[in-house]
Amino acid sequence: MGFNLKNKTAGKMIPDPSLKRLCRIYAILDEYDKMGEKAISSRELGEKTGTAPHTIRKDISYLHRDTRAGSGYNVPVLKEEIGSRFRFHIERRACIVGIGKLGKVLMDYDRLPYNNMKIVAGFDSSINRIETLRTDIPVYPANEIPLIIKKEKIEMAIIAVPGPRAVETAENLIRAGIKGIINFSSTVLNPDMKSGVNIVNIDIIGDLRYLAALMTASDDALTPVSSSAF
Amino acid sequence: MGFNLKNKTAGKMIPDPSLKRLCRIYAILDEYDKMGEKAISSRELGEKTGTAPHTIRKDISYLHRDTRAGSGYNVPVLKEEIGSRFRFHIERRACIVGIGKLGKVLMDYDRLPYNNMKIVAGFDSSINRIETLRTDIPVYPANEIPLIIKKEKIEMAIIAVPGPRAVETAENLIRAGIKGIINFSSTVLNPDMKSGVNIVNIDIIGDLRYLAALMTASDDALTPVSSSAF
DNA sequence: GATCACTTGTGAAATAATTCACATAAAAAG
DNA sequence: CTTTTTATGTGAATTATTTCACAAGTGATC
Repeated sequence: MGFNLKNKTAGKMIPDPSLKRLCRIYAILDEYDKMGEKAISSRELGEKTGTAPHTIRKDISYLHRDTRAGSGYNVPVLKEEIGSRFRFHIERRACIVGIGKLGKVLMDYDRLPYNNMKIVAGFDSSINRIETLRTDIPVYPANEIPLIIKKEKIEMAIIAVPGPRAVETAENLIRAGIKGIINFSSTVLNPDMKSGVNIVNIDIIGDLRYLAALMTASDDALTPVSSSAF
Repeated sequence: MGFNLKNKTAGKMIPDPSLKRLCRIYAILDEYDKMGEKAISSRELGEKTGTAPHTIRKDISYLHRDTRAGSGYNVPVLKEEIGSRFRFHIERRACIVGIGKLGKVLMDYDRLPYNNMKIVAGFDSSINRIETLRTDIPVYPANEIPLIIKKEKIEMAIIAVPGPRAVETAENLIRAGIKGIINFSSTVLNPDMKSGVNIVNIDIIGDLRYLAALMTASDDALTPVSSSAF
């Protein structure tokens, strides 16, 4: 499946793998932009992302920009084009559910605000834990999720609860009107087609096991293989 | 690319997406096994992993097991078959490079030992930080990477250093003989074909941006899309 | 300005992955 | 014992993604 545009504004469809790569490309453009680099080629982008230059060009071609071919891409221009296409410049108000070790790390993670995610609330089911927390961001008991989500106009949630709590947490968030979820728990959440909520699962243990499986292949003198969890 | 078996023991090749899903399937089998469940169907596995049952069956078929069709999968048997195929039962000695906030969380993460990853060393470039750390696992200065990797027979590394340090860190680890890397830094590491080292990149910011891009599609009443970062 | 060494953009071809469809097997129900 | 329901396993068809090949544009050099 892909990024299927239904209105007539800009007709085509971006395949999912291309969309993911465009997000990576954006990060590299941002880096180059900060370094003051004015231009970058598909070859360089390919090296930085671990992708063939053909593929990079194809990905960028889905944006249907009008450029003069010949020299490389103009860094600030392309960055702005990707950014405005996917609205990377608008601030997304977010919350973190589950203020354990990982939740706490994410709460102070300065790259979230840098990427226009403003964490405005935390939630935890343990009252004891909330009382001992010292954070800049207010932390509420889990039963206040519906109230605070609405009051604070929160549209994204980061789930960092233990696996067995993930499904109920997600249902609760979706009922409260959340529009996007990033799930760090060990339980895979599959998006309910009817809800229209976008879910991205990050499965760290799964990725570790995937690495172990790849290494097994190498152990046996099988062909090792380029791979990325992204 | 896939999991290309070159010896003649068991001829076929497992596509990369199937391999990733098999790792997830293993986690679910483990969960069911602990709950005492004896059987599971492709439909149930599909629901738990967010995949169509067809796909689950196809994935499992790559293992070329001999089973009688008709009833579901035998949980402990299938778990053992996947586990021994990919050697999930052998202990992998691992280290963490970069003992910042995330590195520290991963160091005490009890699900790593549960999944047969034994963290036996940490490395950090800041001597000050090392002196103030109180951990059960020894932490060494980064310049001792080659020595300790060999002495402790470490085969996997978790990179949790800042983006700009990731490439040199990886090169250093690979020179020291590491066989697998899981990279949490913001810089994508692409596996050097000649080295034979397996690398899995976990790009949390990229995944967040990917979610934002999907949400943009929904904002516009475009078709939202099932997706997973795994 | 002409030539050379670059570059991008993109239909078309090739490859890869998913889904289908159905033969086959097991267990449950009648 | 026979029928019905519910499974798996897997070639074949379909769909999705990547790669190729090349036309066309750019800027540097002579």
